Amino acid sequence: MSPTPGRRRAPSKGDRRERAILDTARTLLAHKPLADITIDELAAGAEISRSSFYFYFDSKLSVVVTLLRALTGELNADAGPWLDGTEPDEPGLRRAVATLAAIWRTHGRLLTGVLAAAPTCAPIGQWRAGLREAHIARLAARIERGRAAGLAPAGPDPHVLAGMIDDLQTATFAAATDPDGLVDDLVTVQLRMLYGQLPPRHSSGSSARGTSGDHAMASSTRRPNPNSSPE
Amino acid sequence: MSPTPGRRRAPSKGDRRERAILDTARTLLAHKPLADITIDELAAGAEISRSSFYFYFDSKLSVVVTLLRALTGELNADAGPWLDGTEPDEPGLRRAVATLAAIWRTHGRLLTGVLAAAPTCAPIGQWRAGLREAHIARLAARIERGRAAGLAPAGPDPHVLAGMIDDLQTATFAAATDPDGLVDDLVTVQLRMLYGQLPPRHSSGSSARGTSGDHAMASSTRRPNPNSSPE
DNA sequence: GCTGGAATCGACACAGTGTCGAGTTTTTCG
DNA sequence: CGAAAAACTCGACACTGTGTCGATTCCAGC
Repeated sequence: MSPTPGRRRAPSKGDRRERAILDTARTLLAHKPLADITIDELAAGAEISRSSFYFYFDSKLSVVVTLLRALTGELNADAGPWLDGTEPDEPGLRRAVATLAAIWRTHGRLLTGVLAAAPTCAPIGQWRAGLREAHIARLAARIERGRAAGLAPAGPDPHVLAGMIDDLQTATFAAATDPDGLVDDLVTVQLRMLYGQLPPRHSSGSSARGTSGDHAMASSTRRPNPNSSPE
Repeated sequence: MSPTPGRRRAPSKGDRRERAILDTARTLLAHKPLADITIDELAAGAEISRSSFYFYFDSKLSVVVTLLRALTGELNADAGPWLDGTEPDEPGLRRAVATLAAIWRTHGRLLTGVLAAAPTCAPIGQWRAGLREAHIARLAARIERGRAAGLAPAGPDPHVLAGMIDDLQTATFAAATDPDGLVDDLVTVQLRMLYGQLPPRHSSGSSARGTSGDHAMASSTRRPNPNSSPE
């Protein structure tokens, strides 16, 4: 094999195997959640035995984290001019959201699969939290600038509002079948959250407080396993 | 034991055991996610052997589903007048959100624990989906009424918008440490999403398209397990 | 052709789940 | 009361998935 000048080195057998594992993981994640994927499958996909898998990765998680590292750049890149601007520049926002939507279109299954695992497993949760915090910080700063410039109405604490927007975007795309179709709506809603003025109040406000407290737990006669069919 | 007249029957040993399992589950869920709870623990909490557990419930899931059934009523009850009204009645919305916040304050750990498991396990996912759909249906109807009456500006499809609001609420409370503190913000944001008018546009729109495409996947020299420390 | 690291694998130990059948306890009612 | 029925309990087992270890094979460079 001529070591093509310019390339450091021909990819070794191990390199190919590692990629094969990663590719298999990507493929499988498109079909089922992380929790349902076994190391056997990952290994089989790369045509090695289960124990050989451990030569390449510590665990399923390490595989996913590696996959995620590759996505982080893309995910951050979308932010661009919108987050660093100040004006309520709709086209800029639309561009940002559209880019995000494109990522979700391509990597949607991976992202939802991984996000599903986030609450349960620390490293993934941290990855998500990192992205979220980064987004919130920039967006909150943007909100502050906008308000200071009199471009946006007062409202919730910028960090809280930014968090809501981030959550909204993630939840919306995660639930979507067609991310691109949601871009316009997401833009509209986001602009309203940031800049929406409420029409004058009709007043007539009373701040009552009502805490409903009724429980009702039926206790039927028990047969072995009265509680039925989960999964 | 005098069978207190008025009561059907003294709770049998089995009844007490079943409750003990449920209580244990509630307690444990406050401390760790569903996935980290074993049947051993549940059984131990009720002072029975692991295999006896299966006399009462099919699986961990059945336990949680039972827990959830008890919550469903409360969760639906909050909706009340706000969802069935038409006017942008802020106090009504505040009352609804405050009630929801109260539920999250009391059952927060249970809810986040359970919600964390939702993507992975069908029955929980269905429970969540059911609540969500019910909320969306009523809220979407409300939005349509409001728009028809000229009270709310046009915007995203009512079902989409309603879904966003539901997601927003869930995500916000799930991430919150102090649900009650978020009521005002949630009310403000929700009203803006529904009724917010955008100030007149400055125009100057160009709809360029930018798809950034750079990857960078470092492939270092491999040692056994180059991928480190997950969990 | 030999040597050392890269890569591979089978066997093992462990943790959790769910089932089965054989026991014990409690309730029912003749 | 006392025997049959039901409610309940448990140990032993089979199974799935994870991660570790040590022995073995492969292969590049000297």
